[in-house]
Amino acid sequence: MSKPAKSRGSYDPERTRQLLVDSAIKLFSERGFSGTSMQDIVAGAGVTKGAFYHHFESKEDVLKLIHDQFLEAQAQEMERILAEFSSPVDQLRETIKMSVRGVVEYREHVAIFFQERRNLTGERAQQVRARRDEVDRQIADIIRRGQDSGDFDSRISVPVAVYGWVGMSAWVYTWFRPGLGMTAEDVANQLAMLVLDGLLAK
Amino acid sequence: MSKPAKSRGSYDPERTRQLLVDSAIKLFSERGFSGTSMQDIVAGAGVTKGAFYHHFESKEDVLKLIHDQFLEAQAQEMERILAEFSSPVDQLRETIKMSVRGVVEYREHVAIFFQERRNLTGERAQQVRARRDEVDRQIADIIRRGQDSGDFDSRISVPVAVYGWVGMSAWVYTWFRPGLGMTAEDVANQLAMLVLDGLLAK
Amino acid sequence: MSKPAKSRGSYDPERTRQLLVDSAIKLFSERGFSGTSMQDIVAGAGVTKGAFYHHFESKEDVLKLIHDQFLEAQAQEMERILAEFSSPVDQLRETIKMSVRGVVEYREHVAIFFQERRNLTGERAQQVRARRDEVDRQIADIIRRGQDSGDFDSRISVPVAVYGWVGMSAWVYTWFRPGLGMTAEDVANQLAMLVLDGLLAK
Amino acid sequence: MSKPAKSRGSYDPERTRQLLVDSAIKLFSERGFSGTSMQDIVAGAGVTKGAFYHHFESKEDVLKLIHDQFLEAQAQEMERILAEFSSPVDQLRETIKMSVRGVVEYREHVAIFFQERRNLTGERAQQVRARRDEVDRQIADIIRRGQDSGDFDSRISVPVAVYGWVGMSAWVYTWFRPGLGMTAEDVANQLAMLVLDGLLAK
DNA sequence: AATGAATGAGTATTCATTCAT
DNA sequence: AATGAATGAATACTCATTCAT
Repeated sequence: MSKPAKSRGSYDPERTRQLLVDSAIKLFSERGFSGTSMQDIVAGAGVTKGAFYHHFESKEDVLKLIHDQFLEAQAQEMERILAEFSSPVDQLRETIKMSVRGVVEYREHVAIFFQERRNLTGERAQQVRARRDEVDRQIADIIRRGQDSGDFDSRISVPVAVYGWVGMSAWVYTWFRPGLGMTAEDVANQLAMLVLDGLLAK
Repeated sequence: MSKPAKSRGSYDPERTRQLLVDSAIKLFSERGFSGTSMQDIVAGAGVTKGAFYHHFESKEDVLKLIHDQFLEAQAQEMERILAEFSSPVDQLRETIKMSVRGVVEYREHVAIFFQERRNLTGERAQQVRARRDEVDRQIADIIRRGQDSGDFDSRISVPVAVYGWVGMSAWVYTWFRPGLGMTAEDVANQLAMLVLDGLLAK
Repeated sequence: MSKPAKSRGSYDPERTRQLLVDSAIKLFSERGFSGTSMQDIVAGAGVTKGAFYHHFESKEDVLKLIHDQFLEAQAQEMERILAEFSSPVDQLRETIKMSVRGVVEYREHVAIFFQERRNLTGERAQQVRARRDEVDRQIADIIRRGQDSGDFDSRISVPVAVYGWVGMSAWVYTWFRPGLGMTAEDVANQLAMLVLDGLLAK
Repeated sequence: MSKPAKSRGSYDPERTRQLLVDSAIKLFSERGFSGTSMQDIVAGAGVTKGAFYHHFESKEDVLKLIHDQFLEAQAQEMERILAEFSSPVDQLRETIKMSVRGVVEYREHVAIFFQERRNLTGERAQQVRARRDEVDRQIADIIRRGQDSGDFDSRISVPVAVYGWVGMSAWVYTWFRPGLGMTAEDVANQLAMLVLDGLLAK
């Protein structure tokens, strides 16, 4: 609506930009950041190097953009969960669903996020780290409130619970693929059960 | 007797070899495999490129060797646990301790194992994958036996339990450092509690 | 019109390309393919390695190109001779002239062709071999027709005559330089006499 | 006879030396001098680099030795021919036989001689060039005497005749293999006929 | 006589990026 | 907005040779 179907020649900068980002996402997730050359990226988008550098500052610049896309989506989800649910138990259960759903919808972003973060340097690295820490902090808050309310077992220290939960969630991208007999819903429910009720039979 | 404890200087191949492996371990864990150049490795060891290629086939060759060292240590631990403990509950608890202890003793190996595996290609990749799958299979066996004996909750499917546990364990290397107020023992116990008893207060 | 005779300076890709090929021809003929480094080639052309790899796939790629230039010229000459002359005697005489003239005009190409062919591998080698065999086949045809017509002595088998002639012609590049008292014309005539009339006095 | 079967341990220096030369001959003729690494040579001989440098000064040193072996054999043959035959016609015919036979018996030496000469430098190159020129000079003498005696056609200049003959002879190594339907004797006779009687029917 | 470790200079090729057009 | 030519530094790896043993 805001972008009317403007008349144009063969140029469509927005499309070129998107083609480049898509190509980078695909390749970074498959071969890693270092394993992907600029040549690969522009060939995948069907344009030339000059076009890339017209739209982006550097290779790292696109990597940062991909991180931002993922972090933005994650932050919005988190926002929504905290607004929509009030009990710590429900909130934690929802974040697990969010993670598994994230893996399904953003598989490539997630893989890049967990494996290529190290290739961000300087200010870009700091920004990403800050946003990621923010998520950890939000999880920690949920757990803390749960312990305060008596819902969660206080013998488990907050950091261990957070990192245990995060590790479990992050790991999903390494093994879960939709369409192999388990739905994302199933996986999320079982993981929630595991971390909330424990593996021991009652 | 035949091998006198000769120490010094420029003619001690075993030492050269070790210096090179140590340098590679340090650098791979800090900057990643792709981010480390051969020049970096040999400079770190204080020898020349020629010396490196006298002892190893390629950069990837050392990466494989590092993986093997870690996998070997892990396999032995696993062996020991299965021999020493008989109940699934104890066995699972021990594997968690093993993981945390592994992170303490082999931090760099672990980081390399979880982040640089993708740089192994061909037969080397296959071998490592096979040994890693073997560990997953052993965990799965423990859980299955625990469910059969009624110790473990059967509502959680074996793969989800395995991957949940593995993710939690693997993730430890991203955050745990000894000497920051928690001992490895503490961390292991709390993680065991989390996954066995669950986070919910009883 | 669309391609103005722009001449100068640093933005003339066709010129860069030619400078590189010329440099390679000079160096390959002087020091051989293996004895010439990429550094030598680009230094001789006054450009950088990057520029080379922008225009060519590999060192071997240029070697192939040089072979093709020579083979193309040779094929055209052969075509012309077969069209212009009809008697086998005249045709053979003309091919000798062609060879000597070829040595004068393409001395470096010829030297490269006869000494560096082995450095072509795979498909490139096959293509060159095929084109060279084609020339041998054309010579063989001339001789066969000469024997059939009774012009040539049938006691000499076709392959021996062909290889004898080819060897004699190829060898010229190892010793003949214009401007040392003999013209290319002289040399060609005497070689023709040698192979047609024989060395024995009549 | 002069070398009695001396008692020895596992060392047999003369044998080691020969294994190295044989390995070099095989490899130089197959892959060229530059294309053969020291590693290839010593592996082919089943010894180590140290052993090589115990027996030879350098890679080029062995190349020179191979040239000397071939040139020595050629010089002896030439000596024999000049002593045994007196007429220029017979002598020239014999040298053709010698060349073809040389290709059969010394194929690898011949290939190395014609293709790897350029890799000899300095004094070594000079020595080889001198001995090769000597052979050319002997051929030139034969032809000159033949022209003086009226046996050979004087319209063909001596250098052209020499180089024509040499080219024809040298080329044999590129195509002739025994056991493909023609004997060395056949080939020599036909080449002699070609260069002496000429290709034209009488 | 021979080994095997080590050197240091050299190899072809690829890289992310810049810039004239 | 986009092309394609060019840079210059870096890449993993190989070389012939030397030398302590």
